[in-house]
Formats: sequence, C-alpha cells, structure tokens
Amino acid sequence: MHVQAILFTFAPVMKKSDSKYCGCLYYSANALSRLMTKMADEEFAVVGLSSSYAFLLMTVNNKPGIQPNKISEEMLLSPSTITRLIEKMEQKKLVERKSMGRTTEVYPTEESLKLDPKIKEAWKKLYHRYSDLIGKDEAKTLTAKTYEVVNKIG
Amino acid sequence: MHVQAILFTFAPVMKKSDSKYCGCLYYSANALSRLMTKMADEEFAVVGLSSSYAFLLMTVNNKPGIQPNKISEEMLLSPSTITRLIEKMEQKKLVERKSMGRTTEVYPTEESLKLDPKIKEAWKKLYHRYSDLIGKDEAKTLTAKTYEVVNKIG
DNA sequence: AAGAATTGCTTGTACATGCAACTATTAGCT
DNA sequence: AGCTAATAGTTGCATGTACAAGCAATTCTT
Repeated sequence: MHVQAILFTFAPVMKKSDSKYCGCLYYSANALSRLMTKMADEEFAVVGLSSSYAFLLMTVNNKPGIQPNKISEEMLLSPSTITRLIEKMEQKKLVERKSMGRTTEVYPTEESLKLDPKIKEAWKKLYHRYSDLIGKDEAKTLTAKTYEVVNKIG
Repeated sequence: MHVQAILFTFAPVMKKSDSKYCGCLYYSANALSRLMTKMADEEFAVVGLSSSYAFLLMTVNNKPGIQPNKISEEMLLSPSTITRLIEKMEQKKLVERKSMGRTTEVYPTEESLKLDPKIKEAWKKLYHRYSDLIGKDEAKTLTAKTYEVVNKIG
C-alpha cells in the first residue's frame, strides 16, 4: 500500500495526452474504439480482411444459413450495414445468399470455412495483444463493464 | 457479500443481447462508441451540430488561435480529419483560419462564441443522460478506466 | 378474401474518419 | 550559405456506418 503510493509519487504513469475531454464517456469510448479497430484491422490483415468482415465471416461460419437479421443482432450493427458487408463478401466468394420469400439465408463458401481457423487465430492474437498491453484482468473487467453499459444504454 | 451473491442469483441483470463476441474488447468498445455517438449527436442537434463539430468548436472557443496540430492531439483525431472538420466549420462561418508560414491558427467567430454556452449545455445534458442510465459512479469509473486504457494502448 | 400493418431486406445518400502522398515552410548541420 | 531533415497542413481516395425511403413478402383484421 505504502509502496504503491511511493511508486505513484515518484514514477507516475506517463500519459500521452490529457485532454479536457477525458472525463467524457463519449470521448474516451470513441478514442478506444478507434484504437481497437486499428489494432483489429492489423491482426485480421493476415487473412486479407478488415475487422468487420472477419467478424461477419465468423458469424456466418458459426451458423450457416443465419439470416441478415440475426447477424445484425449478433454484431450490433444496423441491417443496412450487414447488407453491405454481405455484398462485399459475396463478391469475394466467401458467402452466398439464398433468398426464400422475404427472408434470406447466408451461407459460407468452402473457402470461408477453410479460412475460419486463421480468422480465429487472428482474433486470439488480437486478444493477447491488447491483454498484454493493458493486463489480462484489466482487459477482462473493462470489456465486461463496457458490455454491461452497452446493454443498459442500447 | 452474501447478500450480493443472493441478489445476483435471484435477480440477474437482464441482458438485451448476449453475443458470442461480448468478451472481446474490440466488439464492446465499438458498440459503446456507436451508442455514445448517437446519443451525443442527438444532444448536440439542438445547436445544429453533430458531435465532432461541437467538440471542435469547444476546443477552438476555449483556446482561440489554437493550431490544427494541437486540436488533433486534444481530440485524438488525425490531422486530416481536423482539416476536414475545420473546413466545414469555416463554411458555416463558425471558425476562421489564419495561416502564417507553415503554421495555421484557428479562431472562433463571434457566432461560435455566442453558441458556446449552448454547446456546453448540451454537453452537460449528454453527461447527465448517460449517467442517469448507467449510474453516476459507474459512468465515472468506466470513463476513467477507458481513458486509462487509451493512454496505455495509444 | 381485401386492405392494412408489419417484417425482412436493399438502395440512395450522407457522413466521419484515416492513410498515403503531396506541398510548403522551417530547423539543423556542415 | 546551401543541402538535408523534420514539421504543418492539405488532398485524393477508401472504408465503415447509419438513416430514410423503398420494395417485396407475410400476417393480421374485419
């Protein structure tokens, strides 16, 4: 306890910036989001995808035939965004749409399924990367807290 | 301690969604960011601005003559983004640029200064809005934690 | 069974943001 | 003084995301 205090006094954690906005959740949430997205995009680059597409594929690979509707819920993105994501992945021959009446089912292609382990691997690396940077427990609690707040607000 | 446990057992917090991604910081940070941005945009709509522009104006109003450079640091946005934001606000006659050599100084117009109290008011309402939703202490600690992580990662 | 409401998905459009490449200016070195 | 390096800012381009409006299919109502 004492040691901690002394350490903090003589060796404070260096902050990169200290904006007048740092007490605002809008600000810090957005800043973190941008950083995490950049980090995720870097990791998923090994499979030639940016983060959103990687998550889309994992979602579809996990539940072949899932409806855009449900993907939207799972990824917390708007239906129109999901349409756009699916379009792009269809162009790349990584998913296929089967429309039946007003509903649509989205299926992974062979290639997407073959890619799946690599995507999951990249995802794991992402996890380790930020966990190493900020501490495993710290990462877990922040993630949980954040998600909890998302559920309260959204 | 015991009471807590019992409460949790018999009255768990109801979650809206429970994605397989909820343990990923990329995912929760992005979700929160989107929600907060939406909320902020709603609040700042009373002054006819979306959130980024409101923050830009507050920054410039607070330090007239500030350089884009410094705005970028304070807002944790890339220089090019700041250029774009300034352009728009210049079109709306809310800021002015004075270029001197390679440096540029950004000044608020009268109108921007007149708008300032309303922007700050909207900002305060934003704060209360999410604080009411998730609890004041909860909001404060999450904001602080998030900002801390931003400093560690960024 | 016909019209109304709802649902699932898509499209047009707009916006926020960043990267990479560029220009212009200043600072540093010799 | 002159060349090089660094810095400040801008621009072209690409991407991710959402809203509003639309279309098509289904369900509800009476």
